Amino acid sequence: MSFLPREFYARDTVIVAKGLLGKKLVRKIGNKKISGIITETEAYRHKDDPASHAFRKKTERNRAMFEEVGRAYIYFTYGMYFCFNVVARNSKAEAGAVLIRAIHPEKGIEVMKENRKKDELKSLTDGPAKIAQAFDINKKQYGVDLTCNSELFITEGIGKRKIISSPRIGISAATENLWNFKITL
DNA sequence: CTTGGGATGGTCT
DNA sequence: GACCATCCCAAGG
Repeated sequence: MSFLPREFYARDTVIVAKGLLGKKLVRKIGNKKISGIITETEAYRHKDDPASHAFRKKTERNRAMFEEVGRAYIYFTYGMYFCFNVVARNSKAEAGAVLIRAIHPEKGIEVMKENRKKDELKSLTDGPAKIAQAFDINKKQYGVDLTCNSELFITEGIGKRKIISSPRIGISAATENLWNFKITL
């Protein structure tokens, strides 16, 4: 298993968002292992992106977006859900992160179903908060390093696919930026 | 299949 | 005090 090096994440957030498609997200909980292939991502940048959490200023909530690349930025939303992002930006930006929106489950599908309290495979990990549920991701993983072997990390996955670009989902600002990216397997 | 509303609370203005 | 980078279920076609 080969980890993605820190430099992978030290590029423009939009490039990294595309680059993460097809990569593998792995979660280890005790002796259980959950993994899947990333199939949909969204880029959120800094001062040039009114839809980004980092657009206004650094706060306690979004501080991970300003800190070391290749780590997890996790936020709580709608009073009940967590969403998982990967911190990524080049040296020109002060903040940036990639939201992981969809994953194709590989290992640990039964554990995911338990975590989600749902049985349907099709809707197991096809949304950001669903991924957090299935992979048991919450505030405890805030800031964890994804470039090395730990409870949560990213490795090489499958080969390149055709990338489809769309407007990002659930935002009202900067909809002209086609920063939602997805692949089909 | 699509649509609409409710759940539920941290964060920022 | 309003706003969410959401999800689920029930009701209607």
